Amino acid sequence: MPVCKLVLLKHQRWNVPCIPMARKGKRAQLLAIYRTLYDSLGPQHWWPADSPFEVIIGAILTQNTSWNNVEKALNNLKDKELLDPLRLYDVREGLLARTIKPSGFFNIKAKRVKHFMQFLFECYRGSIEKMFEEDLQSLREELLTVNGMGPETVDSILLYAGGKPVFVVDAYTKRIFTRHKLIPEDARYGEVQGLFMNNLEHNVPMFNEYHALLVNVGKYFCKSKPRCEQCPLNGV
DNA sequence: GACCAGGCACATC
DNA sequence: GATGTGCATGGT
Repeated sequence: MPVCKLVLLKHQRWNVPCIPMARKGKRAQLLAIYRTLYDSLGPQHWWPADSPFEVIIGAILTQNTSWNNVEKALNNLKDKELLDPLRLYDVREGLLARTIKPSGFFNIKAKRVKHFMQFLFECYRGSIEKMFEEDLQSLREELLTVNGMGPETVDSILLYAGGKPVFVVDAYTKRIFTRHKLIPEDARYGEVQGLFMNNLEHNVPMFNEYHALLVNVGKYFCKSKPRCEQCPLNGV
């Protein structure tokens, strides 16, 4: 297929028209979207994990990867009894990489997990509880210095593992809110995050549900025109 | 068989 | 600072 056609198909896919929302304040729009999504899709029960530590490892493994593949990798870690701070701190990188293979990018992700474990043991003696006792902004900055931990991964860890009031922004969030004209197309992470954190109360359960609902919508309704037309956000 | 997924770091300009 | 590229498996 010629390159130009590929570009055109991608272009079409990303420009599936959504019905623009009526003009009202940003806070009111954000709340209206949240209410609509929650009413139509229900609670999402995020993050699917047995412990905060599992959330953290899952957050690293899910970078640019479908959750289905991450689950396989997490199960492999459980089978080998490696889903534990001390065991992951001690395990050799090669064995770790082979264990998390189904999650893709396994060599780079093994390095990233090891980087986090090194940080956890050097700064907090391997204790997730101690880590989350740290002041929120300081911890966020510290985590962002760890190689392999970008803003989305760090914020996912803070919200879903630590229960901290931080809004998680991902590609779906940008896509949906660009289409609804609430952010410019070239908005960067901090700008998108500010839309939520400057206009909504810092409510952890709501931030939890809101992000999860956006991922759900992005996954199932922004794929193609027929699905987009059934999106619960149309007409909000 | 192409495309995509719950990103990030690094090189280059 | 913006843009391009490598990282890689498994489902659709």
